[in-house]
Amino acid sequence: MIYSIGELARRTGVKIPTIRYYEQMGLMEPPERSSGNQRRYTQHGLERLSFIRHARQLGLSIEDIRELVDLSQRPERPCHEAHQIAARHLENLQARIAKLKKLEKELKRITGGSDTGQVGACHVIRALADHSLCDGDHG
Amino acid sequence: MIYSIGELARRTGVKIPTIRYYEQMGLMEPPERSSGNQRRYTQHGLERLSFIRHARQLGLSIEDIRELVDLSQRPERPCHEAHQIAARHLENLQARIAKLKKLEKELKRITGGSDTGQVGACHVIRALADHSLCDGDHG
DNA sequence: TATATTCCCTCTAGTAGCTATAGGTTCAAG
DNA sequence: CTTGAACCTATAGCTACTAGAGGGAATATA
Repeated sequence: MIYSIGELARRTGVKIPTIRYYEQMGLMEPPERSSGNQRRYTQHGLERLSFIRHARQLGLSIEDIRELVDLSQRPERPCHEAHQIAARHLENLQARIAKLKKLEKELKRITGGSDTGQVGACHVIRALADHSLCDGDHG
Repeated sequence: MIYSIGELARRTGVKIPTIRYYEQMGLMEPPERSSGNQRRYTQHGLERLSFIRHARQLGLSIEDIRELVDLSQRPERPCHEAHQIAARHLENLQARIAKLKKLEKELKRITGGSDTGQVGACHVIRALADHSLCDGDHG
């Protein structure tokens, strides 16, 4: 099967300009072109794009994905590195979740006050103005 | 007290170019200048910057903060709007946390496999290539 | 074969929220 | 009065796209 860029977009849910962007960034390899210079992808291109999309959905950076793609093209290389990239990303993710949970806690506190009056005495605004009112260890 | 931009930066932990950026974005009001055109801030400027920093740490957008700043300058306005901004942000945050937790789960699964061999049979890479291997509802 | 519609091409610029650099001026201390 | 740190503006860069202009290519129908 041969796919146009639009077909690829439809099948993967990745938008057309994004596919071209991935090509520019070296994630997608430049495909063959039709006589009229339009991109023509094979099954291989479809699989590569699925890989990229999946990794992006998991929050991996373009740079990380480039590493993984390079690794996957050298099957003799040790798997260790791929594992490390994923593990490093998991750590980042867990740190981010922890931080967001702290923020959630403070926002809940801030929005929990009684705010029926005027801005002059607004709990939300006072809480933001005075960091000392909060638990203090975010950021 | 009068502060230079550097003093303000030191006291709030916000970098100098960032303070100027906030001025450009309309969050900080343009301060008085010295005879040699350098910014001179008052206590008011320091407080405003603390407010902004705190809100940014909570993940509020520049746009949201601009609204809050505008509100806080009109003490007769109802507090309701400020409350809504914070509440809306809390919802976003909770959605983000939920999503990241899903990703965490899948990344844990991916990195949990035995990956001592070569890339050719790497679990990490296979899992990324084949979305059908995962629980499927992320993204 | 003509035409209409849909698709595709490249290139440029815009988004958020900064950060970094270049090239020059001012302030404060000694 | 000189030195060195701090400051100024303006511009460009970062991530990961997205949108638009202005045009060519592919395809379906008449």
